[in-house]
Amino acid sequence: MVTIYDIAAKAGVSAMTVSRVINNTGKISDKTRAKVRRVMEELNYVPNHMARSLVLQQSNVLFLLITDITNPFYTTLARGAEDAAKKHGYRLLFGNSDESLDKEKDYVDAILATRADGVLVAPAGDLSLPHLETLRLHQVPFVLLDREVPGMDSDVVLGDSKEGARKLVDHLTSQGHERIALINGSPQISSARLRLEGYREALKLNDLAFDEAYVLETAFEPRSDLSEIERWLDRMDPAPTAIVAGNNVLAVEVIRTLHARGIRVPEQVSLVCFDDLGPFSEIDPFLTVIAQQAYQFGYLGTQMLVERLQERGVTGLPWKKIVLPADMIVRRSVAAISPTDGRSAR
Amino acid sequence: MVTIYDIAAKAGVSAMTVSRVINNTGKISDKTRAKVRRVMEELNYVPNHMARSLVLQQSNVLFLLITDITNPFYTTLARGAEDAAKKHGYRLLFGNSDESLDKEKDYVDAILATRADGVLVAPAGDLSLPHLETLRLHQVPFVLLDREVPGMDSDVVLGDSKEGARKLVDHLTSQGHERIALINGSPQISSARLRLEGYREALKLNDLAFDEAYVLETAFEPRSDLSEIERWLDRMDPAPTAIVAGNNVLAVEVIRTLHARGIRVPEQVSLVCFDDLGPFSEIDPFLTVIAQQAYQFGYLGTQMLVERLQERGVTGLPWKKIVLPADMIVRRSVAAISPTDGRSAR
DNA sequence: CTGTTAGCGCCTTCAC
DNA sequence: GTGAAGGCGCTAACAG
Repeated sequence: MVTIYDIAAKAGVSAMTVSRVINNTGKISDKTRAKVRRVMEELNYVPNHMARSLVLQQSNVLFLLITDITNPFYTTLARGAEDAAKKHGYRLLFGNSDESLDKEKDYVDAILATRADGVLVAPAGDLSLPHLETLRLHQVPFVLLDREVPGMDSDVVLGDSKEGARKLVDHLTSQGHERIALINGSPQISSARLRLEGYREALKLNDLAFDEAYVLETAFEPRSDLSEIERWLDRMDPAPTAIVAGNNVLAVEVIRTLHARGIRVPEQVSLVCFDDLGPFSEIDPFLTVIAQQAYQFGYLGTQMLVERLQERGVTGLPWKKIVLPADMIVRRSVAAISPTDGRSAR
Repeated sequence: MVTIYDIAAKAGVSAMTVSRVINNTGKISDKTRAKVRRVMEELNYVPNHMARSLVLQQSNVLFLLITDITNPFYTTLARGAEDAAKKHGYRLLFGNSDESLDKEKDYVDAILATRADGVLVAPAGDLSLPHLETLRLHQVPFVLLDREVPGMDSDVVLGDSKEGARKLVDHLTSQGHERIALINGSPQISSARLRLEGYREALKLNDLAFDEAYVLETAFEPRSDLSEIERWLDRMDPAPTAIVAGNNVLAVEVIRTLHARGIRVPEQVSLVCFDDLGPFSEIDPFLTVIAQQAYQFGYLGTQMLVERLQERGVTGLPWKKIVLPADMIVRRSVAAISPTDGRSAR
């Protein structure tokens, strides 16, 4: 391995001079600089980030921990974070927790061990609290993405989940729907809770009764077994005329379940959800969605994180909270019905 | 920051003893081991990977460089690589080159600087050669994924592109199609070349003439401007009755272009492609595709890489090449027509 | 403008 | 079983 000493020797200077050339620090004569540069090329020198980080006590690395790498919401978010990190001179590393607390814990340990300067986390849920406390304990600045964790104050970028849910429900009622069901992520996840709240409030404002049987609280991540959804569909009586899904994964799973039963959307049941389905669904974009600004989640979150990093030392500054608006894209997955319409989703 | 010296002091032992406890090396009495462990917990010790890697001259990190993080083919591949890396005790870091040679170069430099032990690369194209030469020069083992690069021998995991193209064309001819067009990635990419070859061979075997005007060689990555595709569609006369797309991105773009013209698939044009569209297209899986085993690309590639790493020192072992089969999933994007059917794709 | 010294946190080697 | 010395590659602080 070629080190600065190798090139120092060959260039007839000290290692320190080489270091200065590499980092563009201090004053160096053009002549020595040119010579050092030439030798570096000759020897194919590549600086060793690890050695550098060890002395500098900072790595210039940010870590992005997402919960589902196959979900276009998160990959788009990742692109935003990547661009922002690059812009500020940081490198960005990714991790994928799969909504698993265990994997999340492993990643947090790895992040600490690799001495990342800061972290962007989409926490698996409220039970991520100890993991965040670990980061805080070790003074690693972090920004929460998409989800808050009760008991942990921090910078955070959220979508307006409550408002989004209200918009979706309002849209359905405006089309005459009165039996509106909700399939949601775990109540251990803040965004899921807010979506449920928004759903309940919107029902109330529309003078519709809330019925527990119409709500299924399950999980946001992909599953192979659809039987829980099956049972929920069976349970609702009378069947809903419309379904709100807490995210895109759930929406797709509901559609698959319905299709398996020969039930068509929107002809027999209307369906809306949070999060768009990504570029590969543009073949036939038909789902009405709250299209969260995934790219902005990543971009703005990274920007906040970098700002925190730069004010290092200055403590006690208030936490920032960015709430991105919930914009609805109306497409074709909602049918208009008359209130007395007795169609069934079974 | 807590170091092994801090815990050594507090435990009343030497740093070396702490190091031995951490790594489970050498002989340590149960008593001191227990004591050291206790102090580590008390002080929330986290080992410093960078310092460790610096002395050990290895990082236990593998790097996966893909070309499009928003493409489900690559995210699924990433999941496979992640699982395999974990299984073998390596950590996996990701990078996203966006099919850009410049970004790819930046990543290669970063990979060298961070001293990753090995790399999995989906190269941007034939012009990635110098980047691979850089890796080779610095003796960083790598495995190529999905694409070969002429002039660079290495381990590689490929799909059977030629066979895949033949299958797609054969399927179309079996449904009566005779005017079959091809939209493909850059000819600078090995998989694109093989797909073109397979297409040409299959035409010949089916006694169909090859017509250059029916082939568009463009780019695999997503674009915002569809005008090139528009012009190609205009150029073909008579219009094709079926189109083969070199990957999923191109297929979606073709569909969008066609839909904008009010042309429906498969009623007016049939369409097939390489690579499935991922979980979010399961809403209405209708494209007939060569569904490459994305997960296996990542999993097997990582396994090959780890094997190389373990035989470090032993040189001259032959390169391995895994070719994954091209399995076709027939769905509904191909209509049967009679050979004399004069339908138009314009 | 350039060089010397010391040390970042850890592990290998060699002592005891 | 355990410890002391030295060095991985690099840079901050000081010296000239």
